[in-house]
Amino acid sequence: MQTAKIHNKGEKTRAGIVECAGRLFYEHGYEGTSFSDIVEASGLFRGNIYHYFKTKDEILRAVIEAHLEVYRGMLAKWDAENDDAKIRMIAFVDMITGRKAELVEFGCPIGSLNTELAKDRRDLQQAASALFDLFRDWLTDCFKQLGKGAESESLALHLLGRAQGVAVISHVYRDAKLLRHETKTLRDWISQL
Amino acid sequence: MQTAKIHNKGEKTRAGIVECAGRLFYEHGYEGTSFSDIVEASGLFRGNIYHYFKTKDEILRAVIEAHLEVYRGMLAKWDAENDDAKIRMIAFVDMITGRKAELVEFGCPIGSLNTELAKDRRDLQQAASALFDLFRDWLTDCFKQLGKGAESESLALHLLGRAQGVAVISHVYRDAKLLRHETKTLRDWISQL
DNA sequence: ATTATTATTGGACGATTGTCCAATAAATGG
DNA sequence: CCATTTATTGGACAATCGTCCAATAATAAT
Repeated sequence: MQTAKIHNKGEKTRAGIVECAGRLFYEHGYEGTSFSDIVEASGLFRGNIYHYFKTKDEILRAVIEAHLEVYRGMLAKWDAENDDAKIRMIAFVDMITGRKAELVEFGCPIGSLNTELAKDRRDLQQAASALFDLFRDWLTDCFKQLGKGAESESLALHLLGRAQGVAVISHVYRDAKLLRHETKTLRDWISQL
Repeated sequence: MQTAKIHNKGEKTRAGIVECAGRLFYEHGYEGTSFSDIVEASGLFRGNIYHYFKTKDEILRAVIEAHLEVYRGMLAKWDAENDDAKIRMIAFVDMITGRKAELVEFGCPIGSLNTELAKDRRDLQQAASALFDLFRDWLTDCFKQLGKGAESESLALHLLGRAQGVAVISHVYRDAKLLRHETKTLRDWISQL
């Protein structure tokens, strides 16, 4: 076989850059990550990276796209596994608990990115807010399925905000126990809807 | 009279730097504000600022101290005006609503600062977390006064987290209406404690 | 009035930032 | 096998970053 994907190697290099940059952006922030940092971490040369991305901003946009893809897959899996909206929303909360180590150390990847970009890079923040939109719309569907009608989006944003609050406080105090306690509160709130 | 405060003029210059830097840090973030930005905004010369602060970090520490002072005064005023803990906590939420324009545009001054510093400047974040501590301890006292005993600190952190969530979501979507709706939810929660 | 301390002026410093580009190597298409 | 596109190498670039410092002015102490 081996019709061979065109530019196969190039796409692998590109994906490697995105993965590498994504991790650095998450752990040190976007501005906190220099181009040289990406060069070092990826093991590539400056010029090689610039062959795939003309600017650092473009790398971030690719990172956001990649994250969108990951989260879309995650939501699709939850949708496939359960048709009870409550259980799906609990899965959302369980994701938070499951990633508590990273959340406590680096904060919410979506929230902290948006918060950083909202200050001085609104053009990029607009792209990053698509990550919030994804969850907002998915949660809105869940609430609609629970018969919440017109309130659904409002409730979705409430839950999203609660999740952000949990992430911020747990991160600031680097307290996994606090995160556990607050997610439990969140699960209770969902159960008694 | 005129025993004259020593170094009076110097202290005014110093206070001007702190105020100026504080506003810039809030609006553009700490790393997003360069030393030259502070120079321009304050109308002073580089060397003059360095006469008062040896590093940019020191300016931030002074800004944090100044904010602590402001918030301490605010809490003391609330304590003096009301001895009902619920009403005092409502005053806390009303502060959020009262500053909704800035919150929507620039986010929570305490939360966004801590979130930024937590990524790569943990030494500074430790100083900034004192701002959270101030409200946490004050809210804890409120809950204790409501007879919540050992749960009080946990509840204080819950409320603090809720407030952070409101700020993050409203900021990301730059939506004052959302902030209004969510603070109403917060007031309701306090009322029915 | 003279000294000592504090404040201001204004420029310079090396290090790091994101970006760019010509030269070379590798892979693909005819 | 040759031609052409794609990928990699490796360094250079101006601009900006935080920091530093000698010279001068102003104020306070004796």
